[in-house]
Amino acid sequence: MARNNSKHNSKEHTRVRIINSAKQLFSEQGYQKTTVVDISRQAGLSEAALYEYFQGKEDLLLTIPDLWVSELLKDLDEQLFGIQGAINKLRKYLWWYLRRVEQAPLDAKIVYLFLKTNANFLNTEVYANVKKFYSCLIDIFEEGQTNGEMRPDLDPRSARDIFVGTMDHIITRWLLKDRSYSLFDNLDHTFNLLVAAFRTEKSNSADYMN
Amino acid sequence: MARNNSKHNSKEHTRVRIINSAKQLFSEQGYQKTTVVDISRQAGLSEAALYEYFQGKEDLLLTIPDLWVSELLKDLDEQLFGIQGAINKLRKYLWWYLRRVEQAPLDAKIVYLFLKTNANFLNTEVYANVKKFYSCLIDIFEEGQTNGEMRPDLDPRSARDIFVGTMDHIITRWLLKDRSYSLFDNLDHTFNLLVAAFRTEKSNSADYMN
DNA sequence: CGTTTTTTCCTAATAACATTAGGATTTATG
DNA sequence: CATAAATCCTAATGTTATTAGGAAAAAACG
Repeated sequence: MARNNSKHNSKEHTRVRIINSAKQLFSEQGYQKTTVVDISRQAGLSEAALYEYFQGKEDLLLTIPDLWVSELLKDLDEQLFGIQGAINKLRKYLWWYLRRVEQAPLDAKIVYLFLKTNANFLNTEVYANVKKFYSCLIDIFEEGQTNGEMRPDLDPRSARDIFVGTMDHIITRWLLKDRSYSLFDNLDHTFNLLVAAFRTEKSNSADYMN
Repeated sequence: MARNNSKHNSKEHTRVRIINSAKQLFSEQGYQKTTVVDISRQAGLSEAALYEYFQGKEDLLLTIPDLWVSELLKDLDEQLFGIQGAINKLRKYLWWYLRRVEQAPLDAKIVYLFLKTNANFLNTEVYANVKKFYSCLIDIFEEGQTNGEMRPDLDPRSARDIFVGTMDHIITRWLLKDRSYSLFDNLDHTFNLLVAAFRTEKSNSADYMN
């Protein structure tokens, strides 16, 4: 067991080193302008050695967001656990996710700016996880309809499009602008607008406490 | 004049041929997997000849959306001319833009999937035009506030984020899914939800005629 | 029309880069 | 210590963007 562990750890350690180098360089210079030599040098290896750990440059690109997104997915349920009401869940979802993006901007940049352009994206494990990630929103909107917080005629898929679209737009701009301001600027107001779209018409905006 | 024209036309014609080849190949195979040989062959030229018309592959990538977006920008004012009311303008904006995307899916694909990843995007003419394109929305929201259609406490920039984000999200998914359904599916409902976020709270949803 | 200049294009380098071959070195195993 | 496995390296190989240098075609001009 001990030998197995140490072996595994050393190999895993190098792998992580390569991933971190790639992550940094990709998000600094972009995917195209980063060379395999750049990555391997920064990881303290020769180019050829890198190919023992990854199939190639593209494999490396796809591995990075894979790790991040699957980790996010694991955390999501925990974060929403115990929160009552659809609107409160929605709020937590938004704040939590933006926080995670803020904490892992390199991963986020790769997902948002480099991944979609990849021809294989739709066949990726990442894509499957992103779908799960978003489908959780559908459940929240359905809950909101059931318990009367949200309009009965609301189409959950439309609502999700609006919510996800807004989120992604805020994040993408922040990344493009080199994170030069806070992701949370004005977020409250934007969230309240969103909620106004989903909420039943009668409830006025004064019931913050609910 | 005549000679000048014919010269210009011939040169311009080849240029257009190259652009169309590149447009098709980029959006079919992606930017990376398309080679300069592919493009020049399809245009009926040698690789080297292509460099008489463009500085290189990247220049070609940036030129395509440049043309499309500046053309859109020219059309925008015409389309909104004479439409009364902010919400009606917003509706026209959405329907018109999605129609243009539907009619020029190759251009749209390049703008939405390949452009943002480019490190130089923010310094591009395209980016400047996209900004104008979106800032028009700010004017519409301010008009809506002034004439009482929209809530007085609405932050136009937040509203724009929601509107643009939703639009971009719908378009991006449609492109990723290879345009296998209609862009206009369910658009009415989604638009009505958006408007509910912006509209003054008292007006109920029955005033479609307004 | 014939000559000169300019435009347009091509074949054949060059250079950068991803990937692979084949073997050396180090580390684990008995 | 000897052997097997792993990790790594130097040196190819192949692909692709870009450039050099000049040919062919078109235009300009006497």
